[in-house]
Amino acid sequence: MESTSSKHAQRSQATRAALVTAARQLFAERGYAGVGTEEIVRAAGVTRGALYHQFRDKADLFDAAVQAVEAEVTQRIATQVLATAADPVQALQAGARAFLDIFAEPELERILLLDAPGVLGWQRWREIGADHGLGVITATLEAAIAAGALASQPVRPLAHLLLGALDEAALMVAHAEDPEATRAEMAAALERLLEGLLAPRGTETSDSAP
Amino acid sequence: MESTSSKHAQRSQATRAALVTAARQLFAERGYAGVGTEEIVRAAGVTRGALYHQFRDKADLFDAAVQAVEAEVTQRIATQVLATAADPVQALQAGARAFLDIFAEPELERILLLDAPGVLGWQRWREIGADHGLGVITATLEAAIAAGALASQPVRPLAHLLLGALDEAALMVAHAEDPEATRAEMAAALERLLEGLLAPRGTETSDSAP
DNA sequence: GCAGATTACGTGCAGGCTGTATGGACATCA
DNA sequence: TGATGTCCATACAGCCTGCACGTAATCTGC
Repeated sequence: MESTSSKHAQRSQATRAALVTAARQLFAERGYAGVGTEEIVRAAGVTRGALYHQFRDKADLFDAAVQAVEAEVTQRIATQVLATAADPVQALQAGARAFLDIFAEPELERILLLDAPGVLGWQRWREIGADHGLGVITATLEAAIAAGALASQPVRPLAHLLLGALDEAALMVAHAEDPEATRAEMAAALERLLEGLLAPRGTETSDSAP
Repeated sequence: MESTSSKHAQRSQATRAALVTAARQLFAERGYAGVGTEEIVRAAGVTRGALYHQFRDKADLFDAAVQAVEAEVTQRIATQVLATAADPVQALQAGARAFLDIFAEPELERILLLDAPGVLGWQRWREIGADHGLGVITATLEAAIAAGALASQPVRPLAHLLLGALDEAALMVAHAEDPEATRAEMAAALERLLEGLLAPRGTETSDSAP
């Protein structure tokens, strides 16, 4: 019985979806503090009563919007990378480039990189990311280690470092006067960083027991 | 003396300082949105009238607080690094460790890394950082290139990537269940990242212990 | 050293925004 | 069919920010 959708549940889900869609749009355009709940519900075609019935508070709605955007971004990156992923190393390089491409839209940057940490807190922010962007990076790094392209090492710390670098790179591109040139610059710098990391230093660590 | 400091200017500076000090403390403790102007002026021993005379709005006061904290952090890192800086490479490594040490205080993390980007916007945030943390990294990287320890390349992109990685590392340490262990983990990962970057390709890297 | 101008600050007010309490409409179930 | 719970609309209270206006202290020109 996939989705028992009683009429109540159906209606609930519809208004939830309408609210999240409207919130996504508006928060992305003008930031969390820049848009009030009244405007959101008007755009969604419901009232504030519905909002506070479906969500604990404004931040809870923002949380749902962030999840939706994260999921879509990860989806887009994954497909874009899978198209050119021969081996884990190329996947990392392609992933970095796709990341910069996608965050060219300044709306994503606003909601995911600028407001989310402050509104949701870092813990919750990365908790959401763990199911999406951070998870993809971690998996790819593990694949690279398994393939012998990367020295065996703890992947979680490295994944976070790379994600931090990627976030900053995306923000630079998004705010650059010449986004095209900056994107190329950042991609080159990222490539150098990854190359230094991936270069097997004389020894091929084939495998190690976990 | 050089500063004629009329009584007006003197008094202005005093209230400004009192406001910035109080704001720093409170914003660091409970975040930008979590503390109102009334509480700040009470802690500073002035009234809201004084605040809005000295600063354009609440965000402007926050800006001043961020500047103060940034300056102090950079100062602390600089002295801590200069104590052990033999060459640019060691300066980078020492700087990274000092960064993690100092951001162990969760209050710095709150005001500088979580709230600042959202409240001030990324442009203004990095504009402040350019005079402090980002500037130090850039200078050190240029020194490393001049010393031949790093391949000649654009430093600004690389400096941003490293700062992004450092910020994320600091946030991880600040929120870890076991900060000591996490700090060691992140320091190790950062060291690997820097080593791969600094190793000039072509010269055999003298062995590094597995 | 005094009158007017400027600076620094105190206070009351209006507008907006969030969260909650209350009531009604509709679906589900006995 | 009546009872009950879900979903939602609306009115209200509280808080907070920014501004207008008033006041006292300081500076300037004579």
